[in-house]
Amino acid sequence: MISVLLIEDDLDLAQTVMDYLQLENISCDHASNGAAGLNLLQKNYYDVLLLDLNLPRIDGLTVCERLRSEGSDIPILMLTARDQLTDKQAGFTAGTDDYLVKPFELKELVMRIQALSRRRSGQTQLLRCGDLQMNLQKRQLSRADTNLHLSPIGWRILELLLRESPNVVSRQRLEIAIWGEEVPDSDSLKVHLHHLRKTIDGGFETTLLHTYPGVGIAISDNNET
Amino acid sequence: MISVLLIEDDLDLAQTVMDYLQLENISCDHASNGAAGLNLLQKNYYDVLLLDLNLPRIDGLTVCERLRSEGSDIPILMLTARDQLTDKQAGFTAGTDDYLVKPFELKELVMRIQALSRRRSGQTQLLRCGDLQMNLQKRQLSRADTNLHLSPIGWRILELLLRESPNVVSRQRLEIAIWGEEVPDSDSLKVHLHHLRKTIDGGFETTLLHTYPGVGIAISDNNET
DNA sequence: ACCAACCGTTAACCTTGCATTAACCCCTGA
DNA sequence: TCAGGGGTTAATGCAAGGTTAACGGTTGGT
Repeated sequence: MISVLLIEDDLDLAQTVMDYLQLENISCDHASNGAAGLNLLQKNYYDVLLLDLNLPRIDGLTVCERLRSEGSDIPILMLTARDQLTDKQAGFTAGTDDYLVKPFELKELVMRIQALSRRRSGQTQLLRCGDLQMNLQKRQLSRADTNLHLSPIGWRILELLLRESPNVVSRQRLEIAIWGEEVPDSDSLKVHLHHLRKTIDGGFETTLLHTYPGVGIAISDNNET
Repeated sequence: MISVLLIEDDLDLAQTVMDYLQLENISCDHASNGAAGLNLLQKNYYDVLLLDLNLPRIDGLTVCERLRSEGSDIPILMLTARDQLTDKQAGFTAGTDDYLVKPFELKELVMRIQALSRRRSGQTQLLRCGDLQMNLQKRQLSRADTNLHLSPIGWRILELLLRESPNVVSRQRLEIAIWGEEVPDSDSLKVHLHHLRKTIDGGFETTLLHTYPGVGIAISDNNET
């Protein structure tokens, strides 16, 4: 699941964007000015920053520059009004990764967000859910600053679940994804799920792995039941 | 079973991809240039199109644009070489849904194909009635910001009612939809309806689930007899 | 070549959630 | 007044899921 932060003072536009992103399974926080945005950026992790150019108080370019000077490498997607096109180059030099001219297609926004979140720090592809973080390149898994170890099959299960997060995945689909046609005689999937649950949820307060009886499994960081 | 069309002039790569997709139970046709590909697209149905960017004769972007101008909404997964990254934006504006940079992991290709084919077919992911909201992917049900829990059968009943909303559904139709031919001896449908009523209407002011004696059940948010 | 660590599969057992019953209730219309 | 459609509730039994331990194969190190 991708999570983004939108810094935008036009509340109508912000609401529209947030609604649409939610439909596309992208979680979106919102700040209506630069100061509040920087605050949220310090507190939480975001895959991409959507940044309006003309903001009250601290404007977009300043936010951008400050982030870069702090060493942040978060991908920034700048949103500009059409008559501010001259500012674009300034935006890029300040460290922006991409831009969109208002009014833009929401579908296009989603694609760029996906592209940027994938491109982050070159090749590093991260799958995340809450404070759980899976690095596909390094093959490292961590939750809240502690490294976790998974067996190969456990890894494949978790990877599929994370890619589908927060959607539910049926046990049958998991079995096919792992073994293909030749599913083991016994129900060894539940043993693997047990191991998985023990390593990623054992010893932590919130549980990420949820089972929906008669339906399947899902990994997500909110809610219950 | 998912079926895709691969348009790719590198025959080695094409063969590799096709072999792998076959293992994953994805049927894959192949065209080695844009013209042949467009031909196949007109004749057959495909869930997803895998499109190489640099093709002889008609290049990938042109294929893309032509399809969109013809009104096709087939999901397109663009395959690009690393040094063509600048073409990406052009690809997006032409209507691409996703892209992969060569060389790519076959496993990832499969994941994206599955994601795209699902996005297309599963359009009705949110069913609503008043402040009641059912998310089919997440298998989550909420009313006015509170999450609700349903048993599998309860879920199926509600899903059918929501799809038919605000129309009335006869009890017989519900029974057939749930059990098929083998309806339980006793009248267990009414127990399930009772549970359903308790969870979605219990504790709320307005009732959504209405029974029409002798006719059937309906779910709707406006009030009538 | 041997041993140790790891991992996947079994299988047995336990726990829990769920569907089905069945019994009893109320209301309405014949 | 009775019959039937529908509502309410609690008990039962089963199946899905959870837990654990043991076995066998493989790997990698000595």
